[in-house]
Amino acid sequence: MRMSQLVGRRYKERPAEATLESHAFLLRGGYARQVANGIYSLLPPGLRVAAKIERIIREEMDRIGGQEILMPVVLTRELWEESGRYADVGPELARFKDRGGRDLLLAMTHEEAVVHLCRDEITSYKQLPAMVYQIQTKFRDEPRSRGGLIRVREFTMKDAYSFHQTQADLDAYYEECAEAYRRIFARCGMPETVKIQSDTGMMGGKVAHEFMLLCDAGEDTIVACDGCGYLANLEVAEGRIAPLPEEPAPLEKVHTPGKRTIDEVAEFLGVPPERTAKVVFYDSDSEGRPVMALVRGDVEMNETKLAKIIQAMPEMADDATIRSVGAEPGFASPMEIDKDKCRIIVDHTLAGAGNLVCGANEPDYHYRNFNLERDLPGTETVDIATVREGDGCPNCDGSLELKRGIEVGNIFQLGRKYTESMAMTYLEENGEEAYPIMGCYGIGVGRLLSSVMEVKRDKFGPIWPISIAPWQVQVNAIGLDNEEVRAAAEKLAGDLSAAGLEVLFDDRDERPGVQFADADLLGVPYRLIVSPRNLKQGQIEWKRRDTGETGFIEPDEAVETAQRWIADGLAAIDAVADQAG
RNA sequence: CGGGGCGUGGCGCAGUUUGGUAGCGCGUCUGCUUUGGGAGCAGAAGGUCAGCGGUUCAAAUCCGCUCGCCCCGACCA
Repeated sequence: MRMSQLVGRRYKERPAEATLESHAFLLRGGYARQVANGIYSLLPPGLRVAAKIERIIREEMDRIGGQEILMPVVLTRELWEESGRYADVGPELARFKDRGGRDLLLAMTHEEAVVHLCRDEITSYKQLPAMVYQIQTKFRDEPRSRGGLIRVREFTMKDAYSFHQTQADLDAYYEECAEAYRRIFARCGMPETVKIQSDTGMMGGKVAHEFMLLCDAGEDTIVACDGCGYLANLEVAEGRIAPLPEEPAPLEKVHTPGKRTIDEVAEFLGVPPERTAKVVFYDSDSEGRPVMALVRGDVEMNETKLAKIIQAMPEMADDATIRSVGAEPGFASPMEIDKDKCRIIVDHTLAGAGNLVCGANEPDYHYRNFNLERDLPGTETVDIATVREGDGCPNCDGSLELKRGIEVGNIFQLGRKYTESMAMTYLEENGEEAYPIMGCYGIGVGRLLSSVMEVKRDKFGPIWPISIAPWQVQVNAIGLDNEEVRAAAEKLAGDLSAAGLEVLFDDRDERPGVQFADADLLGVPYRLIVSPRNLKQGQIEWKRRDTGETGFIEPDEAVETAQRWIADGLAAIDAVADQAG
């Protein structure tokens, strides 16, 4: 590629809307342009990187038996009604009508489409297991997109779907897929990506993991054990929160005028927040009952965990709802509550804590010395607590740390949620009809591209791993009005291209500073420089983007040398990918 | 959806308080001089000042409405 013809300008200054470094480089380097909030066009350098990431993904999906297919972006209401998601999913699903008034939608994920396709094609146990995948556009009308390509509304995603006869077979394949993911991220130059336990969200199913790139720009909070390697998303992480046992003292009603919040009450009564019980009302569980949830005062409610228990989205209840079950807002107590009208869910932190302060269901009054076992006997406790930095690891005696991460991929065990609801059956060996068990596996291509940019960079621009660099080698010609330089640079670029290398040739008669700054923004790993100075020595100068090392070679060694660099670079990345697993 | 900020040539910004018919830097084009980390000089092109409506002799500037973008929160397979 000749730089003089490359479409997409580079900016010297940082665009105002960029917050993340990767976002700034995306715009400054001419990789992508925003069309609307969360909707981007890719320019040649951006598309070239994306295409290389996609190629790696294809190779690794094919390696575990995947077959590439392509499903439509536009699907029908009827199809999504089969699974029940047309009603379940909110406004993030873009819906529209065709000219005939038929309800259509833009797919945000393709479980319905893949089951629609495969239920007619896979009808025998002899065809199982099977995995199909696609690399296709998705649209999710996110309430708020941000961060360049990290969180967008329209994006390219690799999504894969597997079908199995047995849970054991899915379990085994799930691990194979996790291993393929580890290889994909390593081959994209990010072997530091980690697999963590995660929530299953709207996908349904029980087992799910996310692949996280740990970095400060990440939107997710990850809980990590310093002792045993336990890793989980904060949404699902479990922790050991130290109990606070105490010999039960008699229940005592105390006057607490106007003291509603945990902090106010704790301060007023002179007790630490961990000696209080926090009550939060939600509206409502899957049967429509209001929910009263309790955690210890120093612990945050985990609404993801709660959602699983009540089988519904927890939404804060209003005061009228709270009063309707006989509780007093700000002074609510689990005692004296009609359990038929209100579901009471108690976190395990309350079980181990004695003599807590809790509401008295009466304005301006609290109780001292609430003890769960004594005052609410027979109450079952569950885990609805949010893990905190320093809490104990659930698996060892280490302690937990909180870190930030970008989710670059995820894997789910879906079970039979979609095959049952959409009536996908096959015949078993014994002639009986059965529903296949599904897994699904996603990777966001643009997000992965941005993530690499976020982590592999210096202050001048991205430092692309050779495996996904937009070009493999760059030729810079300095002083192009010098005929000798022009001829030598043209020959060098031509020879490299003829040898099959991906060459970016800066054939503009620009000053060195301009050329080098642009080269840094494009992040090509290896640079060859032709100039009058070097030519006088009969040499070509080289520079590595990553280490900054420089040196000289003879012109007739250039092609061979560049080939060796690239081969060595790729081999080093592959060696990391081949490790472990 | 709540709170906040901002919309002025491709990019970064000033001008808005106090209304007078649009400016700076970068970039682009032409010429000359330059050539190892974003050159110098001379000339040039490019803007319905987000849009609509209002006030006024006169609106980027004042008033109203709408739209868009960014940030925080809610939300997020």
